[in-house]
Amino acid sequence: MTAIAGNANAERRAELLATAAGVFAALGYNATTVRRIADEARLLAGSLYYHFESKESMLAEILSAFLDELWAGYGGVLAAGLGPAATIEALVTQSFRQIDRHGPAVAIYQKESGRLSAQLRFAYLTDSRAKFEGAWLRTLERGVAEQAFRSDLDVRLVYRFVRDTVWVAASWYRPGGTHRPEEIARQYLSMVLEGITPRT
Amino acid sequence: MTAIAGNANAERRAELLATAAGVFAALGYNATTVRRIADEARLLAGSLYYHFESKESMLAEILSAFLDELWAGYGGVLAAGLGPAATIEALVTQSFRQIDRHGPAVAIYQKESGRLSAQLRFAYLTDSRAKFEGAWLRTLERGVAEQAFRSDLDVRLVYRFVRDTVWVAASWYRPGGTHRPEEIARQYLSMVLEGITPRT
Amino acid sequence: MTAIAGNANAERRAELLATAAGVFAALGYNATTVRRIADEARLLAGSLYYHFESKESMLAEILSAFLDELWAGYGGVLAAGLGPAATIEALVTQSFRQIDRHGPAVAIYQKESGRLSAQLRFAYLTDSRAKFEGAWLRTLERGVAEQAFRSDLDVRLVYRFVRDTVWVAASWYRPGGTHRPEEIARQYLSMVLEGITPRT
Amino acid sequence: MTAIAGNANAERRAELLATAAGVFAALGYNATTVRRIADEARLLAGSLYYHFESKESMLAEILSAFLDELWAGYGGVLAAGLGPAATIEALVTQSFRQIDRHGPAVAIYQKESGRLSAQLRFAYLTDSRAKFEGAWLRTLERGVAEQAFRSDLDVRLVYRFVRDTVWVAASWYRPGGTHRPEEIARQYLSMVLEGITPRT
DNA sequence: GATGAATGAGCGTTCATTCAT
DNA sequence: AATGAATGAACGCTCATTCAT
Repeated sequence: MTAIAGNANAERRAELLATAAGVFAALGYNATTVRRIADEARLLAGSLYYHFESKESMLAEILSAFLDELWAGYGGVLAAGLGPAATIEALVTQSFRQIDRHGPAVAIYQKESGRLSAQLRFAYLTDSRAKFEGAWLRTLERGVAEQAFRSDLDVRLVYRFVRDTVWVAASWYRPGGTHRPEEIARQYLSMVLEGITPRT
Repeated sequence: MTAIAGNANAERRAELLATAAGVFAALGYNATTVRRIADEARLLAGSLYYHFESKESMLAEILSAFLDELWAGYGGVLAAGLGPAATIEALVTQSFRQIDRHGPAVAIYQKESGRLSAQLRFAYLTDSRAKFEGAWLRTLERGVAEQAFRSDLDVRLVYRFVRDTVWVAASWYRPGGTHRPEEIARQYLSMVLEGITPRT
Repeated sequence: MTAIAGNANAERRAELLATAAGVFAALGYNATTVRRIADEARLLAGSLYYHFESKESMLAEILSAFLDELWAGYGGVLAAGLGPAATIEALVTQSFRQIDRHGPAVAIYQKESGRLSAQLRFAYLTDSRAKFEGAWLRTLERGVAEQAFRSDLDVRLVYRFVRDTVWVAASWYRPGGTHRPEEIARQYLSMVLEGITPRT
Repeated sequence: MTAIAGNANAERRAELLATAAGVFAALGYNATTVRRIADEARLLAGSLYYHFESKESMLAEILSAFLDELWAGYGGVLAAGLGPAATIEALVTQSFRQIDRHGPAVAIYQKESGRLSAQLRFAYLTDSRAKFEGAWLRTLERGVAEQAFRSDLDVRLVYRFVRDTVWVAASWYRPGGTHRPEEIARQYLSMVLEGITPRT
């Protein structure tokens, strides 16, 4: 197989995965039939199995591709040695960029990861979640220690609050809308950091 | 059928609906089989159809019962004529109480309402959402006008932010845990109103 | 569930298994569709799954029921302490009785056991084969030692020869034909023991 | 296409058929996928259709090639004008030679011919069987008339007995094992003709 | 001669639902 | 009120086959 053929192959897979991701996000994984994905991609259901092993393996590939990119971004942020507030700003901004680029994958992750992470094949979801939680909690705790953040709040509660607040945005965010992801990130951060009542 | 029999009937329905809600919340509506609900309720799948018309009608009843209670609470708050900040505090506290009492229903609502609201039979979900949005937006706008809230934030974004933040808590909240719903509401409100960086 | 209901259940299973065995024997396991079995049994394909876990579990049940009965018969023979020739006569007669009573199961066993015995779930096929081989070889060897059988023949070859000769009869034997199983056994035994050329 | 190309073509076909026969024999015709044959032959499934019309036509070609060779051998024996016992010895020896040379084809024939012979395209299987049965029955009857064989046995039963005994050996015979086909034939014949009990 | 991508029919199986008892 | 057996539609998937390249 030549490099060009290899690319053609990879491109077709990517195309089909994008279609599948869209349908999974819109209808939910379980409610999505393989025929529906095929309809959307303009081929027959059986033909998908030339490219993928199973419906589940499409899901797995969508989620792991998303998480790989996500962690590539997070890795850079965490390695940069920023202060707690700047780290959180950067992580949130990264997250909104991912929502912008991988909207369907994020939505799928939100809806399905709870159920999936019990399965061995999706163990990386649990790993990722743990890594994510660790990074956030360490950053928040450091921020409390350095008095960048309030000490009267339950850190785990803050973590959940910010985490959910960010990711759930995937359920309404549409790329190409009024706000660019960076602007949304800025407003979210402003709310989280400053609150919605004016500082006198 | 006598009133007493009617009550017994109503109680049995409620019991079965509670069971169903638990399973729907845990597994997702689509991934839940009617047989699984029946197993959990210790009867056979076919027997559920003596009590309910269909699987979907169980879902509908669970969601509308939840929304009825929710609006009973919200109605009192909105009719009380409180100021913007107090209104928001009361609404959020109400919401956490609903999560505490109707956890499964809230979780189902979160996961499924997006898909369901397209169906005629679930039109009340869309209505409720619109009413909810209206109440919040009016309150926030009044707050901005009265300078109780910052004017430099996009009000619709704030609305989504607070809405998501509250409801998504249903996905991790477990009744009987460390924090009572009122305490969680207090911390959430403190974050939303004051932010997580200290006010000097 | 009452004993009667239990029996009704067991009877229905047995009926359906008999139907399935007939189709498996006629078409081969792989070439048999579950719809074909259902047609023959006058119900819909899906309904079979109320009674059985899978197509394969029908096969497993057919084969193990057959082997259980077979070994019940063989057990009696081997425990009877007969001489080598009488033991072989009794085993062969038993085998033809099984062919008479469980014709389809025997035919299925012949055609499919080779492939199936590689699967863990069908390990009992291998066990049974080994037990069968052991019993035959011991009997033949004892016969040679006691000069009831010729010593110039390869015992393993004789074993295969007789084994195959008996079981393969399932492929043409039809219950209710001209010959009763005992008569066929008698003629087979006469050939194997005496040969087809006259003893002067 | 030149004669040389034609030969190359024929050789490739023969190669592919040998591969296919091996897989058919090992897994059964129905359980064999065209892709599995292609894997074994190191090309892609679709490419087989350059050489053959269909999976079934491969099977047909394997079986008819086998039967052609078989009858070439049998024809010589039957035309030689031997006595009944010598004829049977020669036929059995021929059969074991075929098993040695065309093991997979014989095994396929054993397992599949019953089902196939109902199809028009495989009518030659029925013809061959009839021819085979005729030759054997005539030989046996002549033998009984000439007192070379016992007259107290059912001739059709003897026919089935010897036929099955011989062909079923294909299911365990492996070329290159301890016994050469002629030695196996000798022992088989000795059993069939003389029996396994010693002649005093 | 062979590949890669697709087709389309059919398979084993699941599951919401029905209904006589 | 509940059971047990069945229905029928749909699902994920397999596979022989086709065909442009």
